[in-house]
Amino acid sequence: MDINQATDYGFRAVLYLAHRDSQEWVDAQTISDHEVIPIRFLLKIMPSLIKAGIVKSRRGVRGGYALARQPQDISLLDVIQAIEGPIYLNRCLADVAYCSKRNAPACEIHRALADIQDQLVLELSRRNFAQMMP
Amino acid sequence: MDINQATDYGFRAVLYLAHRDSQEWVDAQTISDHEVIPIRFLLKIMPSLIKAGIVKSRRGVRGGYALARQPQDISLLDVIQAIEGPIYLNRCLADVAYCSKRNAPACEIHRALADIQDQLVLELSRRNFAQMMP
DNA sequence: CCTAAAATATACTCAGCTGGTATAGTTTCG
DNA sequence: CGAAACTATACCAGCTGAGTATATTTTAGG
Repeated sequence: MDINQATDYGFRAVLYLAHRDSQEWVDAQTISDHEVIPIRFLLKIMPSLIKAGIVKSRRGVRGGYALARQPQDISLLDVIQAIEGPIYLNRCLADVAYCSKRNAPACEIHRALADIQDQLVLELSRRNFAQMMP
Repeated sequence: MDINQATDYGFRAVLYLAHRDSQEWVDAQTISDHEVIPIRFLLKIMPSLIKAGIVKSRRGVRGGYALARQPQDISLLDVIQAIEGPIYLNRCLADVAYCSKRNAPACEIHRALADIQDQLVLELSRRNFAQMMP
């Protein structure tokens, strides 16, 4: 019932880039050093953020990463979904076939969890990275 | 980022017991049949619900399980915590030592997640099993 | 008091996921 | 051309999740 380590690193990488000038390219080693993230692991995570349009990159000498959008346009939810995919409180909320009772639409538990999940997703989408730069 | 299968089964077992007379003992096989839960797995889960004071049991002939409290006094949170233990959105919210940056208290991400976690926990504690018996 | 019905305790298994590492390749600046 | 940087892919060890197996204890009732 928690976000995984990759997502946590993702949060920190994005927040670090948010503090840097969006015009400059920051290389993986610098992010790794400042945020204490294993560099090879970071290098594996970054492409997910790029595919989601959160970060952009440039290869080669003087390459690196930078935010692709303004910090206020990147939510916690964006980063989670970029790295872990969609959020589900219960797997029956992802696919009804997961319910061994084959009863999901009529299930009161299902409905209550769906409700709470909606609120959770809404809250995560409300928090953006500009708010986290004091 | 989801509750596990054991907890899902736990929800269903509790809801099933809520529909039965609280005076009668319902045996594991009956719950297993009605809720489509592997019986040996169910038998392993039940003690967690008992330790949490949600369910009571009697062994031997004509034994079984029954709710230990009224359905309106059992929340979704109660069942989740009974089976999975406490809820954390991020492991740094369980123990600061998980933060590789050793920065949790000052971390803005940490704060935002703690906030959202509190709301999630509150919502889960608001939903009780009486509300799920239409 | 014996037997069958029931829960309990404990240990085991097996697959898939998590977190991380390794290797080889491609792009870019100077 | 060569070094600096990202990309793609594959690999691996340990852990967790989901479920099974075995032996034990408790209880009602004949």
